[in-house]
Amino acid sequence: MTARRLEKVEAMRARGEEPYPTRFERTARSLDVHNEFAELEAGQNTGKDVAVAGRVLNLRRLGKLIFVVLQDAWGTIQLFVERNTLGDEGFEAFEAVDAGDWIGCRGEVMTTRRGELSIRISGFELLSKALRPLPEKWHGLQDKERRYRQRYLDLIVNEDARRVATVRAGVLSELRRQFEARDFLEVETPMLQSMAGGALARPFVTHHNALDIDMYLRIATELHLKRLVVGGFERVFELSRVFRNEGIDAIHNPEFTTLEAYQALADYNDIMDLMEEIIPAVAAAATGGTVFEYQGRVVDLTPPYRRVALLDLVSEAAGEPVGLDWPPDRLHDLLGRHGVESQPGWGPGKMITELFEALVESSLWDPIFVIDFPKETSPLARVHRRDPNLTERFELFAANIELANAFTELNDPVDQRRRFEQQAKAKAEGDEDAHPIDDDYVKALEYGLPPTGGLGIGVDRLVMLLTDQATIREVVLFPTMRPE
RNA sequence: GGGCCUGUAGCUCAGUUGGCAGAGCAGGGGACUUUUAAUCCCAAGGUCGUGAGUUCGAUUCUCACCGGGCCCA
Repeated sequence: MTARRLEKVEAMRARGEEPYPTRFERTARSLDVHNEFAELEAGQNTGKDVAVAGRVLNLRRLGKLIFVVLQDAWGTIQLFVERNTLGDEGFEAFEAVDAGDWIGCRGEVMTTRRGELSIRISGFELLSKALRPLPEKWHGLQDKERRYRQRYLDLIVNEDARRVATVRAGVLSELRRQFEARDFLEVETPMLQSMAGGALARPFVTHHNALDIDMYLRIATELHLKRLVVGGFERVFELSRVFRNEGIDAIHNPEFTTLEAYQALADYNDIMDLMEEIIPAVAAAATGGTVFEYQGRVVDLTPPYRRVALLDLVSEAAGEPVGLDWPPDRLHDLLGRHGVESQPGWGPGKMITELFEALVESSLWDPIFVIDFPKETSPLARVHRRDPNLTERFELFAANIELANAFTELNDPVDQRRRFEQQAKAKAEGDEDAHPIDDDYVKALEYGLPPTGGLGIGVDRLVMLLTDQATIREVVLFPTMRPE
């Protein structure tokens, strides 16, 4: 099939025609035509000429008449290709057009007998010859592997793929609008770092030749953003990609998008209030409202959201009041009873966090702020103002999805250094996810980080929720794949 | 990392209890000036993911490998 189309290209060149010209003067997009002539009845001629352009999706040839579905970025419009209008020469040239080709056409806006808005073309030119055939017109492209590897094909033939990518763009745009409206400054911090901090995760390692040092792709934007708050930018955010060298599954891609924001003089309660404003606004921009379906179940993101302590949720699920002051053996037994295998080196905080993930997370459908996480697993969060074993941290869940993680930031440099040292100890004992000691970050805190509330949103997961997709691969245009 | 499923025509999918490989769409030829997945007629289209094993014979059974999907850790 490719060979046959290559022959058409060569035949055109032999006639002195260019199968890949440089530009086309379009006067109307498909959407414009539909908007302007929405009310037109069947069998009308408007006398109005337009020039449209796009990809030929489908041709229905009826002898001296051809109906063509032309797709541009804003929709589709039907071409009415008539021998009488186009002339014998033009019509015969049109018969070389294949599904998949890009063409530009001029003609009169009209409606067919059945009322389909169309362009009766009086002239056309090939804009780009497609050498490969399109996937099946009715079922589209189903094979998931090819949909991900060749997303361009998915986008051509699967409307839902276009919808998800478009909604994603709307989510990014609305997030920016929301933070900018509150005087947050969008900044860019290093992706390539000599130390990967700000989260508990394994980084990708690379090498800088000129400096002859190993470098890491960032696993979070947190530490640099807080350095900027030290620098006096009281409200900053970064909406960008981070990288974690971990497995790939329905909710994990090695590169993913986060929005981190930091607000001076605020604590985690203020950040919860902020989330209750921003999440509904973004949902409304994406779905038209705050109530919608996710995987067959209704989600209602209308604020306010419940705010419940993690220990209370775990206690409720365990059927008894669980505390961080329990002896390790007792916690270990509790985990065992609930089928969680605890590992040596896990302290009470880690065990209770694991229990939360095993028993509670999957039941969190309505939006909820889970608050007050153990200090042990939150090395960058400020200790709770009323309980030295907890931190002022929350995670926002909805529809079983963790959407955000936030805390009152730890701004005491002495405490921060102590926490880093505890992490270093864990790392020495084999915890590969433990946080490295970042001396420069502690130094920055020593110059004074004001009281600050910080926030991280998992943008891919938010898009999954708002586009009703079950896997992250559906909301990332080019998900990470093993090379073919 | 473990379990299950999967890879057949350009695409979407059947199928072979182990014996010449099937359809629809796309593509080719023909008819058709009002289609909407157009319709009708004709012809063509295959290294059945790769490699080994069992067998008279493997696309089918077994194993390994290469991809992919789902679930679990």
